[in-house]
Amino acid sequence: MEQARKLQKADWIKAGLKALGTRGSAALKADILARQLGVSRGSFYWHFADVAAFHRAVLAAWEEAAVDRPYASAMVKSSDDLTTNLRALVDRAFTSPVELELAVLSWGKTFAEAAVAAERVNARRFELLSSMFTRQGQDSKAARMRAYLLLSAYLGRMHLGAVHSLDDAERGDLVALLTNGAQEAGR
Amino acid sequence: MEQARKLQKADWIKAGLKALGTRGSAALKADILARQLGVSRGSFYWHFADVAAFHRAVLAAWEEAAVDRPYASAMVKSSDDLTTNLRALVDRAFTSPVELELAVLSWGKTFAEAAVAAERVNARRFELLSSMFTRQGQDSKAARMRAYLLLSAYLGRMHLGAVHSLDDAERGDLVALLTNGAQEAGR
DNA sequence: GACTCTCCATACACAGATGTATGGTATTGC
DNA sequence: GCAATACCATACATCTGTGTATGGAGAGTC
Repeated sequence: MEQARKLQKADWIKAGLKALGTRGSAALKADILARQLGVSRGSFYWHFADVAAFHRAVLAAWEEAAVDRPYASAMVKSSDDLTTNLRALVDRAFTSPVELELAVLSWGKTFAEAAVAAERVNARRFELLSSMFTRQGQDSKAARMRAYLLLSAYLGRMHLGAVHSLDDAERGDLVALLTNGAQEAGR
Repeated sequence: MEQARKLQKADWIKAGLKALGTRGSAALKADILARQLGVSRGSFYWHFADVAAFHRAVLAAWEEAAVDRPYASAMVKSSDDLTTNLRALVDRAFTSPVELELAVLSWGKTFAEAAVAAERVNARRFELLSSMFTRQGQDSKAARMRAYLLLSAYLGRMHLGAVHSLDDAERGDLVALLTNGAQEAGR
């Protein structure tokens, strides 16, 4: 009975995130999205004061989805071995979409709040990974270098996806490479 | 006597590359660049048939500067030790600007030729780094994983520059980490 | 010193996108 | 069953950017 349900704010944001991932921040226009959703811009300007407000809403939705959700689940099962936890985190990260990262990063060139949000997201990821490596036995300097490296490898997917992508065995080698030199006695 | 020299095609392309790096591909408009250069759009349309032609020219200039120049100089001095060569390449790469990478990659969302060029550039970099690691003694699989990792670390600068950047010591640790396990007997 | 070639300004028509004003329809609460 | 609320269409003014047409200034050539 609700086959042609009216749109809500969340529907516009969802469409915005989709457009952001596939066509970049230039696609976040009321005109384009309205046609895409099959409505007029009257709907857009009912839900949002202007495009800037819409942009802020889309950005906030991205930030929530980019960090809070996946990394919260990563913290839960910090059980026994940190290496296996890291391996699980890497497997999950390397098999999930990454297009939005690029769009938000480059969005920062024309929308300052996007640059701030992207930096905040990556800072949180960096601190989390650094602490994992220190708890694993690395000293602070080595842990930060490895966190940088692992996070870069994750983000590198959007640059190198078409050139080379790490398969399951390579991801295992990667984790082994990053966790060696600090737990010879622990194995 | 040539204080107010007239513009040439190369001047527009140079301004285009600068705008691309600082404000993204959205800044590559005849209107904006003309105001920025202190001339009218009449000049633009004398040098270029349309904006698409200008975009292609800017992209070609980027590709030439991104690969042909730095990597050609890297191949020249492939002298004795590959580890020291790699270290020199890493030092040079990690102390040169990287903003254009992001701009070109995200440009690919709205300009297909940019995506093709970016992939071609990264493919060439990847093959070059892979061959360096294989010549250093790594097997093919490990070499490709390390090439992916190193290239990602380079590209990661534009994402993580504000969060963390690798100093001289960390770059040394990075090269050591990537080249170990294959030359214990060689040292 | 006319001629050509290079570079640029101005003016126009047009397309795409924003924001506002106003009215309309459908649904929900009472 | 009616009024309020939520959602959307239409029309208008405005702004930004494109592309074209036309003419003009300046330097070099013969």
